[in-house]
Amino acid sequence: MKSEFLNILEARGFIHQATNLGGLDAYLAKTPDARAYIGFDCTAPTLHVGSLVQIMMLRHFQKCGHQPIVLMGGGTTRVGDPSGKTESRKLLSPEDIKQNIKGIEKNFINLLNVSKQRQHIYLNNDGWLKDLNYINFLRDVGRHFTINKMLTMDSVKLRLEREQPLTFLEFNYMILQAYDFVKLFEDEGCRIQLGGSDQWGNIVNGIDLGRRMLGAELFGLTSPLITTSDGEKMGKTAKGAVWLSSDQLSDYDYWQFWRNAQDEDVGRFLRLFTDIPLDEIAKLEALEGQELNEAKKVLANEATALCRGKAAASKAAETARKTFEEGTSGADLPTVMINKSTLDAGVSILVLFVFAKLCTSKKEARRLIQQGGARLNDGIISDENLLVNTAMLGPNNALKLSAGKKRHALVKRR
RNA sequence: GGAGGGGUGGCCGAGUGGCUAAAGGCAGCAGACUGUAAAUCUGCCGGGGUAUCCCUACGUAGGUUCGAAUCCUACCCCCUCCA
Repeated sequence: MKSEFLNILEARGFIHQATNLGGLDAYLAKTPDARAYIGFDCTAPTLHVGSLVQIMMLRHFQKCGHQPIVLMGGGTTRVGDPSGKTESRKLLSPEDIKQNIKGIEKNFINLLNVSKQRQHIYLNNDGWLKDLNYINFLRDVGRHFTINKMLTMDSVKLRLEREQPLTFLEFNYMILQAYDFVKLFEDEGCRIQLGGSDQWGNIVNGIDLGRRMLGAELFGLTSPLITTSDGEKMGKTAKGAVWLSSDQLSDYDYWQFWRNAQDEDVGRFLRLFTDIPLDEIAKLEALEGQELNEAKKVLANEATALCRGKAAASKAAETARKTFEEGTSGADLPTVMINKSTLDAGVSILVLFVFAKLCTSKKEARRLIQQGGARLNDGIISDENLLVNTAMLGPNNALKLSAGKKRHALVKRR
């Protein structure tokens, strides 16, 4: 292949399916300012690592000199993507969607260069969807879709097979998404849509529509669904999704997510989620046994730096080093503040564990202590009736609470 | 419209009057072993409490009973078959 972008994607394992890969290659090779977009659902105030694969594609695209477009599905989110869902989703209010878009835009600050031409990077399909004239739309766009074909789409078929209701509202989703592609081609000259493998059908619809309406040649390319080596969908941990935003998940926890990758995933993740050159990755993933931990640290550092910034990454790394290797406590550990007077009076250790969010109930804290997994300033707690007071403050005037080997928190006085 | 089956803890799924905070599995948490991995083994796994004590819980609302997830009545929802 001639295109730098496609070569990178290929080598790093981003390509799942593509329409007319040869044509795309030729187009990219001769079009330095080519544009590509990915649509994002606005159902949550931040994206999670499940979307990171796609975002990394945009990142590579931009680094190759092309121009990425982040399409906020402000309009389509009002309809709701039926893909894969057994049930319809609750409808979000326009205000919620607006808030979500604000949050999601922030996800890209470190991952893409958003400083220049910001207005061209972020687009929102609500802009053109909200004022569509129904009759005109049906005549211009609707006539290119046959119900026969729409019924064969996975997103529709699955619902019908399970005899789950599919509303007419949702049924229209694919048409709107197809229209987005055509609209972006017309307005922005964007011929390429990227996305996750679950978006294949929607992407192909857009390409077909472009050809039928305008005789345009559009391209689509999807990334594989990333699962962890034990078959889990990527990005779900015990505590919930791994959010890209530091408002939802601390830098330290984000770093820990990558640090705790399974052995089998390290090489693949390094290729997908960092910019490290491939020959270096080859060396890292060749490490064996305990040494592989070094590769995991590199993964955590790089992945965190990309999403949260270099400073956040090194701070998290330093805290992890202190906590796990030195056995002290790092400043970046999750921290909760307690009133000075409250602490002076003495607080039940059980309450403190709940307060620090290491346990969800006092009962759970009690259990933790009974099983020997609870520590205060690195000393095992054996008395579940322990009253903690100011005299027990450890280094840095903080109480270090630990639940097991991996979960730590600091309690400080306010 | 007719006939039948079902709604149980985060999920799956037993349980048909007291021994049921409810078998078993999955997920989760802790311990052991390790490498902040995986696998394995052990313990825990609704909440409050020092307590063999209390509260909440088996679709919803009532009722029968000393006692109900289990029986009765009504209602809501889901599924299968027939027309």
